Amino acid sequence: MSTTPTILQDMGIFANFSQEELGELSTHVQHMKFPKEGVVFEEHTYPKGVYCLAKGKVKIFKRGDSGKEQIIFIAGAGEVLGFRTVFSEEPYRLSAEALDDLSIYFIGKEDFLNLIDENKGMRNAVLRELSRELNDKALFITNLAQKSVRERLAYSLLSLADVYGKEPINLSREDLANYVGTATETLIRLLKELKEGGFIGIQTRKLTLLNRKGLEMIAGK
Amino acid sequence: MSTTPTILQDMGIFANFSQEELGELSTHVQHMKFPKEGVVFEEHTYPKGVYCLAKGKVKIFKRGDSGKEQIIFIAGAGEVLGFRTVFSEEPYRLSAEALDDLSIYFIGKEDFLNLIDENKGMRNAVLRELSRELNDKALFITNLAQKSVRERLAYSLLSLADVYGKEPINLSREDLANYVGTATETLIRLLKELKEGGFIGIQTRKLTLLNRKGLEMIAGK
DNA sequence: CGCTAATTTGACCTTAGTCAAATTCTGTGG
DNA sequence: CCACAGAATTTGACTAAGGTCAAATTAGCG
Repeated sequence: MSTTPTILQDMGIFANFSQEELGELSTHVQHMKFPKEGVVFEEHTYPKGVYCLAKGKVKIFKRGDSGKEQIIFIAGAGEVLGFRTVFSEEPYRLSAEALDDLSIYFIGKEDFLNLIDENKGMRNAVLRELSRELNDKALFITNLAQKSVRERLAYSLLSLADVYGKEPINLSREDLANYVGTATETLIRLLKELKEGGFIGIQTRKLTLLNRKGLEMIAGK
Repeated sequence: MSTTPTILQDMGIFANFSQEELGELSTHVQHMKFPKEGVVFEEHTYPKGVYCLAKGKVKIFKRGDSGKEQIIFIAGAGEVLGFRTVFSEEPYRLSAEALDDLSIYFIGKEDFLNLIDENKGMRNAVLRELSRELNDKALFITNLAQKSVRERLAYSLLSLADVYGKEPINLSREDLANYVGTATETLIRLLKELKEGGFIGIQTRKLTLLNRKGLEMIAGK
């Protein structure tokens, strides 16, 4: 008996489904590994299926005109990647790259689409997830347009802390700047301020939140 | 015989469906009118159904901490509003307000969800639409983070021109600023520049594009 | 241990935001 | 049709946030 369905149950959109419901999938699921900096998928290529992230972190980003990456979100274990594009006949508009060594369970496009077709619960989970993300993006846009870099940084640190859980946030300064939407130098100066204010601890690449309430205050409502 | 299904066929997500397929809906569709500045739906309230916009323009926005509106998109005839939230049990996170007098065909939540459940094509149309919008938002975010206000203004004018079609863009300076993501005064100064460069014509509130290629150049790739 | 890449600091400057005042529009009532 | 009040738009002056460029320092890895 395969253990794959159990693993899928830890995934956001597959949660709440029984072994039986997921069972039929297990024969189709393919395990993959990606090294750090490996490319999970790339803008302009066509989706072949969905990627269930069991271990590691992935950055999802879009390159602007100048080539600078804008990070749209950071995915951790439990996230399912690539299903946002699998419904259209269009290429990816975003790229996904490993920040760590990854363990991924891959489900082919056809299998995934069949699952959606046949399973009402799954369908609703996907629809809910897509709407939720659309709302998140509206908030992201509003913050980007209206908050200062300092506020956005505090906000970003708080959401990254959710992804990283107990572990410290571990991103290059450049990636963090590309997530907040600022220049690397500006980001570094503001991190320093937050450290001096006792809001965060810095161990080179590793950032720890020391005062969440304070950061929430800075981030604004 | 009702003409309502025909009207629905002009709607983005209902396009490509036959009279027969849409026919069963017609008895459930309810016509509504909203005056200019009327509130179609408001953040924090619960969705009751979807709004098919037959005539008029609507701004969809989110209010930031300070109360300033960030306009997420401007909808024109053919757009279906509110279906992005109808799948969850959650309240709206965005508000929608009439920029014109509106003519709307309303479909109750239950009827709409049944339609999705029973009609595979409709389901796929909705999934495709949601993914497409998610990609749009990623681009919006990237532009906001990486482009100058001038570039974003050119870009915004080009996309608004799509919504307005043959008619001139007709928005208050404040709404336009809240769409571009800048201060009203900055927007006004840049509009003036574009006018002096021969890129646009200004008749008080009405803006006409005079040089699309030029605007595309300014907007960047 | 040394080399390369990443991070940090410093100096400078541009973009775009703020505040206040002036001007122009718009709709309403006479 | 005109006058007027209030709103929207425009202009000006100033400021500050944050970007850029170059140089110095540090970290990470073979």
